[in-house]
Amino acid sequence: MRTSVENRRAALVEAAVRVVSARGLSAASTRAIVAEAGMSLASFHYAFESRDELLDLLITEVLAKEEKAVLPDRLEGRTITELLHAGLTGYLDHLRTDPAHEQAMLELAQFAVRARPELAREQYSQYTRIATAALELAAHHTGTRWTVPVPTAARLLISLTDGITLTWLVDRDDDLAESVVAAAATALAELTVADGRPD
Amino acid sequence: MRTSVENRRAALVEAAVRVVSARGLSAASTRAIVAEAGMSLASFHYAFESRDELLDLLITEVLAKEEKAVLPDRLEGRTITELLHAGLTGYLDHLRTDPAHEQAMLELAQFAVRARPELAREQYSQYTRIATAALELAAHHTGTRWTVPVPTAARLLISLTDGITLTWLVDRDDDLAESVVAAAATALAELTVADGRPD
DNA sequence: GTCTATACACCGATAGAC
DNA sequence: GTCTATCGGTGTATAGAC
Repeated sequence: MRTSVENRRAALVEAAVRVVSARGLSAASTRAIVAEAGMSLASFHYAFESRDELLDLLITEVLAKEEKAVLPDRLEGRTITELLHAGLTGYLDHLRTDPAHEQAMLELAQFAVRARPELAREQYSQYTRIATAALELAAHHTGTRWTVPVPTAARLLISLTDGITLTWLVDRDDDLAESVVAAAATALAELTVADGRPD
Repeated sequence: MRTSVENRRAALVEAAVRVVSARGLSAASTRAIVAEAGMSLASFHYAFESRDELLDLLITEVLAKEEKAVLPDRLEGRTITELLHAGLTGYLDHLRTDPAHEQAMLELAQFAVRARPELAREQYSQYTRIATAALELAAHHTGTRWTVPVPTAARLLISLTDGITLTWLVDRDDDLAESVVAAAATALAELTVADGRPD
């Protein structure tokens, strides 16, 4: 059973995400957040001990929903290059659909590095675990194997998506981003070989 | 001839970089900056119209000094893979030598995306031009050519360095970062072929 | 030109009425 | 529980003495 306080906390977290997405973390004051949520200022401090407590929840709960390793659902009948390309294209589409949200995630991640380094570390190690599993699955389904440790390839993939996100947010150049995604898929695929063969 | 005002502006910019590096952009208030520079608050507004004007200068002047495409000086007797690996390793060494500075640059870039998008765009297009020239030079010196448009490869390289920076700042895992750099160099090199040959 | 003192807005947080 | 009113602190910016 959800208590009223928990509903309020959830509403405030959602409002905070909207404010950060629209105007940035520096504009996400408690006043701006309660205005977005349609509450009074005192209600904020009834639901949360402090603004820091809400930011903690933003980092752990909202960043955790981020899917850094996007691989397509249907894996059949594709090469590893096609699979990586489809996955990265899916992420790019997601970014283009809701750029403000991805910008907010990047901003929260950067804030976390400074303010809550242990939360940031835990979050990225979670990303790496998910990406590792996805890349292993992708290799398995395409009869290939990775010639570098899979966590390394996963970390490379995550670095790539972070970097592609930032650069696209800077210039919003769709054509260039698609070209980069295609090149990245090709380059990453070269880190695999047909299973059973030597490197 | 440097006027006293220009000296003051330069001193304030340098102080601002130190504050952002040490405590983040959100802590870089005018008061914190003048304290770091050893001036009074009024001197700030004698040199700058407003805090925004200093931030503009931070973005254009300080971000412009960033070298995103680091390639080693001596190019002889290396393969393209070795060249890329040496370049990326050089960047990683630079990051590890002064992580606070790179974190400040990333923070400023992200701020610029929101507050001064046209400055951010100009800055990244400059990065791309430099990286493009470097990658063309690298291919030329190793008797190879790029199988993707060079600006695409350059953008991929910039995305990679941005992503590698963020992920290393998160967990400071040197071994993993070196492993990623090696894998990235290998993967990128696969986007080249010996000159004169078909793809 | 450079300082101290201060104006005024907004911040996070809380007291106390209802 | 939820509100209005307000506290103490800090932010940017400026006035005015020197």
